[in-house]
Amino acid sequence: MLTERQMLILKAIVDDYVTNAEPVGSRSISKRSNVSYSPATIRNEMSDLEELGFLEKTHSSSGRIPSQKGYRHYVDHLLSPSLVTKKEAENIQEVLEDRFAELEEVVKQSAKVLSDLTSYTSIVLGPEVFESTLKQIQLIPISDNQAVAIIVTDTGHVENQTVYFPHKLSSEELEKVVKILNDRLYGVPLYKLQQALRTEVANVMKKYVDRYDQILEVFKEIFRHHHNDKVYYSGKTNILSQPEFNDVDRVRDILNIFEEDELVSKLFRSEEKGLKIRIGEENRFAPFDDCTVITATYSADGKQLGTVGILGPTRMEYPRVISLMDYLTRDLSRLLSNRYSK
Amino acid sequence: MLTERQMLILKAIVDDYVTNAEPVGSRSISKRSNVSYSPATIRNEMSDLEELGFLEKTHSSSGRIPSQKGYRHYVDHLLSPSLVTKKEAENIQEVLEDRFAELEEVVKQSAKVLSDLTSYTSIVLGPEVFESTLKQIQLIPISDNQAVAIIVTDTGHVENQTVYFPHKLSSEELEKVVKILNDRLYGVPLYKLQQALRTEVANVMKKYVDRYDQILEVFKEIFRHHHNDKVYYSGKTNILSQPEFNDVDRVRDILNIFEEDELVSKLFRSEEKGLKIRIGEENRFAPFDDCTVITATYSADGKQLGTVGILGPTRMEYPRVISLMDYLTRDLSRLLSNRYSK
DNA sequence: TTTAGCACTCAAAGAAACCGAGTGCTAACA
DNA sequence: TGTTAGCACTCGGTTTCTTTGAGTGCTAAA
Repeated sequence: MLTERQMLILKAIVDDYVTNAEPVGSRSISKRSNVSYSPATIRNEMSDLEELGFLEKTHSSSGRIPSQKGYRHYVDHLLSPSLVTKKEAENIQEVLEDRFAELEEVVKQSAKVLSDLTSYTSIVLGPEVFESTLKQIQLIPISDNQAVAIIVTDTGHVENQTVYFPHKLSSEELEKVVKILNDRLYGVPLYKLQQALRTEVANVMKKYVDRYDQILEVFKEIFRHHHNDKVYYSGKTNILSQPEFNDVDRVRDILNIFEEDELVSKLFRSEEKGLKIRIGEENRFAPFDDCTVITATYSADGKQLGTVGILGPTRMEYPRVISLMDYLTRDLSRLLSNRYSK
Repeated sequence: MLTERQMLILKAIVDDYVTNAEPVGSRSISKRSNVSYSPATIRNEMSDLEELGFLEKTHSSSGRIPSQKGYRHYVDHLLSPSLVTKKEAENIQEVLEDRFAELEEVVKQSAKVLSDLTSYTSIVLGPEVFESTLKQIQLIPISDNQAVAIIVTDTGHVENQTVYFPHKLSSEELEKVVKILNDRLYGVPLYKLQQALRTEVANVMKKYVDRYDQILEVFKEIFRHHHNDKVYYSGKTNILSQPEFNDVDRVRDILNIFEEDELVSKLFRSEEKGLKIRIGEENRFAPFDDCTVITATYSADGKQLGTVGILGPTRMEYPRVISLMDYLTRDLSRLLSNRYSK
């Protein structure tokens, strides 16, 4: 629906605004090597583009800036895919190839490398605990009625929690309990543990363990707390360097969000596979009205594990960020797949 | 060395400046009910106090603000201890009395309640792993040459790490190794583990385990990573609400510090027992030149565990913060002592 | 259809004027 | 001798006005 020339101009304006952060005038577009029209012509087109909703003015005689719709069109139809530079690729490889780093560390470092390369804020949602299954459960007594429960998943993820038993348990009893749990719950997805406790464990335990109901209650409690996935941030303050965010009041709202992991997890967790871009109000979250969120998922053996996210101003270097995230998640997935299948 | 009247005036100026964040003039001091001198007299005293280095001017005809030395004198000699209000006490109790929360959670919540009550940034350094001893070590195989190592301390703290063995290990071998480790290393302080590996374990393992040297090497690696104590923050962005920090550039340096846990740990970890106040340049850390750091230690059964810290502007509500921190650390210590001795 | 020309707009930066909170000093007072 | 009233002075902050220049929209010519 836009003419060739309009698209050319829209693209030029977005590109210019992204790098200079200042309203773009007709003259500066006209001077570009790939544009051969006079400022007056450009002005006419700009006027049309504004009428169509792709551009905005900051005041009546100012240059134009892209509107949300303008960015959207740019992202969907205009952006020239950029290649990851050799240096960037090396940076990423360095992090991923550290054979000794554990999964968690790799994920953490991925966040760091992303925020360093883009100078936006990166958020990485750790491997989704939700889908992984129980490998082993351990109970380590700390005192008479206190123990540390340790849950290990098939992905090597460990969770631990201190528990209190309502009555003293001998170590034999404890062993018996743990044995039953491991026998019956091995391979059960974490989110089904509570249920399996009732269907698989209750009857067996009834036979062999005193006051089994109280103990079951304790484990039910333990299995409740496992949906809080880990969130890793990097470059939280990068947004402060963006000229459109050098007002403390506007920034505070955004920075505060990072203090609530559950909220962030909700905002950035991507259900669908692949890369997703939400511009401005598309986030449906007022503090992000001037921000763009790009998320991409990573997986292992086709099983979706987590999400990598970038938060920056709507005036974002889209091509670069997109190619970086694509590269990173692709490689991260490959790495994780290799590790697991071994 | 200061006269009664000078102290009265210095105290009044600090109190005023702390609440209003604006240079204090002679008239406003003179109007205070506990001051019965005319502005002119106050001016003379202020002039003297400035000469002595306790006050400063922002420009030649401005009111006075306390200098770093002024705050120091105030803190050391002038501040009227404030009582923790009923409401504040309740807030703290609520957090501490949650019997079901594990140690880590209590510490985390303590940070939150402190930052909420003070509206400064609170930093709590978790129980020092350093001093605690090994309770149990577990190895849970994930794949042929991969396992999760889990270390539980006497304080119920759990650390875990993924490890890679250079060769395949049968589960019998693994069990043997773990048994030896637990037999020989029980009760050894974490920081001595590496050493004990050589003195206590090496010889025994030599006898019973194939290629024991390679395996020892793996554990040596595991025991290396245990000095990174946990850091809990709350109210990271509170500093943004302070009028003296509404310049983005100044704030960025400070917020960036919070992204490096080791640095923060170094800055806030208090070696000495009790409450400690560092004002402005006393922090010996340029980004904190306009900040005050107050730290207090908490302990269990006399054994020092960690540090609670507050970061705010030098213009801080000293009496309130001090009494709150005193109250919190005292209660936290009592709670932890009770839990452990059970 | 494109472009040159020109009047017009408006934010941003600077300059001038003013305001007022606050000081320092002097002289009078208790 | 210590305290205070009075007054000239200082200087940051605010307001108002001016200037500047990048940019537009419109018109008319190429």
